[in-house]
Amino acid sequence: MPDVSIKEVAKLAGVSIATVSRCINNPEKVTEKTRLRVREAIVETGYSPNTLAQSFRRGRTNLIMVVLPSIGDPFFTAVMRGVRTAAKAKGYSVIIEETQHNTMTDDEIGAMLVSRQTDGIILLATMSPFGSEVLSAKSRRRVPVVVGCEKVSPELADLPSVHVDNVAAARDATNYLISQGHKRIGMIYGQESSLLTEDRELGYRAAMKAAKLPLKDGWVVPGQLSISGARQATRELLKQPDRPTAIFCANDEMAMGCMHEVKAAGLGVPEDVSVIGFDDIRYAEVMDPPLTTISQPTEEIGERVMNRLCRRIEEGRGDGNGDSQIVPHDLVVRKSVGKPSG
Amino acid sequence: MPDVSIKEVAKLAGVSIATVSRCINNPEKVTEKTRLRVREAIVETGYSPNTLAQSFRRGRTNLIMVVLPSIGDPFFTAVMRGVRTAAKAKGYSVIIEETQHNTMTDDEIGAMLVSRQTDGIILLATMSPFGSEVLSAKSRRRVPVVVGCEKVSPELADLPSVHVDNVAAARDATNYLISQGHKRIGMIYGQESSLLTEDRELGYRAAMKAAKLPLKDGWVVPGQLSISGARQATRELLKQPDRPTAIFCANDEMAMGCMHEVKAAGLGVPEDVSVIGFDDIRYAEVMDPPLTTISQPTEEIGERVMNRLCRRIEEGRGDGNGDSQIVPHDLVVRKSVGKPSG
DNA sequence: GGTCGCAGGGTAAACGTTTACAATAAGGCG
DNA sequence: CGCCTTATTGTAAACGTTTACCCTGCGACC
Repeated sequence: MPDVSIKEVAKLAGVSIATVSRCINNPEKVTEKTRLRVREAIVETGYSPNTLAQSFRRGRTNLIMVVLPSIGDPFFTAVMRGVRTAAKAKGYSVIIEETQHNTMTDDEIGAMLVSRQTDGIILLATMSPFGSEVLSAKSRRRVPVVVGCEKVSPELADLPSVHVDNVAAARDATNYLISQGHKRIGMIYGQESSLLTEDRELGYRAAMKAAKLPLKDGWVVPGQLSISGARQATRELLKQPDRPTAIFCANDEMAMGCMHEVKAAGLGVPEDVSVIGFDDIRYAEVMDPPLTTISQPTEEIGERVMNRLCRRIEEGRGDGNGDSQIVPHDLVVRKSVGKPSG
Repeated sequence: MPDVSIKEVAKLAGVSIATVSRCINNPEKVTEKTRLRVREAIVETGYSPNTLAQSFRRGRTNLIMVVLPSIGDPFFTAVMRGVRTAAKAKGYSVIIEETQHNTMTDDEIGAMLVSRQTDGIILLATMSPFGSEVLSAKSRRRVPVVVGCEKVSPELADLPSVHVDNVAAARDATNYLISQGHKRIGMIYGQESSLLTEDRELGYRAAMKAAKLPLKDGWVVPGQLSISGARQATRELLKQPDRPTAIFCANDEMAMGCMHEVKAAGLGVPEDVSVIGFDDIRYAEVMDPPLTTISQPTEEIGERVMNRLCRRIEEGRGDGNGDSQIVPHDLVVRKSVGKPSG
């Protein structure tokens, strides 16, 4: 039974192909009687519509693409769960592209966007070259884009977005450390080119400044958003003459590496060094000690971002006024933060 | 510039659309002179081929689908990295579907497969109802399928696959525990319906039997492949009158939950209870203590599985003799296993 | 110089749908 | 009983490519 098309069904049912098509897409426009006859023919032939032809004809693929920094990050996979849920509900499939290490060239991304392979795009990561150059160009007029999880580069500021208030959340985290009596507070942020954690650094700096605490250069170091990067960063931090009594990590993944390295140096968490993370990934509570962190409503972000995209697609508009929705964050206190020892 | 098609290019270049098409796909069949003229017209109009039309015409989407139990699992995301690498090299995009909690009905999967939305399928998870019913039916004749990471249900035994020897690996893990002097060894496996960890349980049982060690019912419990499931399972295990001095977890994710719960019970790892995992996810080495586990060549599995699929697609064959490739596993010894205390 | 071969390029069909429009049948009302 | 409306179905065009086939013209060989 190689490849039965609508024609076979029509022939078997004794109707025209138009009627078959209508039976599938607008059943109410067809008589009960013929509908049954067609249904029968469909099952008998084992017909199912050729999605390629449908996509072609309708001009849409029901495919959306989400761009994120790393598929490995449990935070993003949690967001993705929300995206998928919403996507499935609306009949979309999801393609994931990761920008990891800038592996995608602008050309690749551009090609992906311009050729109408996907109906829309969700940006959970906006590397600067990516954002500005390609997206702001012609592509955006064709494909609806919405942004999630983070602030966007200024060029994309008019895109709709859904995210927590990263500045405020980072301030909350830092203030919590301060409230516990810490004065020497270090931070491990992401990487130079990434916007992901920039706001978190801003919030940290703001809180430190507001509390009139010192901000030494050696106290804020990049951790590449990875475990190994964070381990390296932690070693740097501990090497400082006045080493911090507390470390704010821009995400939990790095906090895992950080805590490991603190303990490897023979220091106790939180007795000697307190650690606080960001994201509340599912491993946070089984760490030793359980990680104090900022939680984000991951699934909600995913769903909302997807729903906004859907609305965009239905409106058929590529760009527009980009109001951003702020979702609430939450400080979850566990055991990795204590009073400073000295 | 809404939607420039091949026609505009042809007109501008003063040639027929066939020539334009040839310039793109078979440049050698066209004169240098016209080729240049067409190239010029292409950039001038900003033309790029409509992928939908191409897919439709050529009958292929350059999309492959991979089915896995959970996108959240770092092990699978590591495999995915290999898959993507290979896929990108061959010009494919990847759609991920997760079977998590059996959310996909057979109908959904069947629909996905039958409608030729994808050129091929990689199964990293074969839920039993999924495998047998849908795949073995007509679908398999149309879409090439290859299996990765695990054994497959008997009905699918003729599909090609790439995986470690799970039985042998589990035997190695168990034997390592035995070699350290453990006699009461528990196991946390996956879930009833999943084949993923079945072989690992088999290997465990085989090793225990070979060493003539007792196998109590209460010593092998399901952990749902999740942290919370493993925590629950660990509590069960510790409740046993003769509680195990060592626990073999069918994956690292569960080992994390297990270790946490052991410590929460006031016991030491490995002093009181040794823990060994499976997969060697990237968190294994920063756990406290660092996790002894079995490592799999994740990227290699991903790449090989993708390459096999490509070969299948090129041959245009849906099924065939399914020889399985075994890739090597490795015991990586860290700190979570010690000698039994009492 | 004529015929043959061949390269370059044009014409048009085909892929499987959807859908605007036409046609036909049926039914209601004057 | 005939005409008009409406409900249902059929006809055919269209979507943007790719490609089999044909045509034209040019060069080469006899």
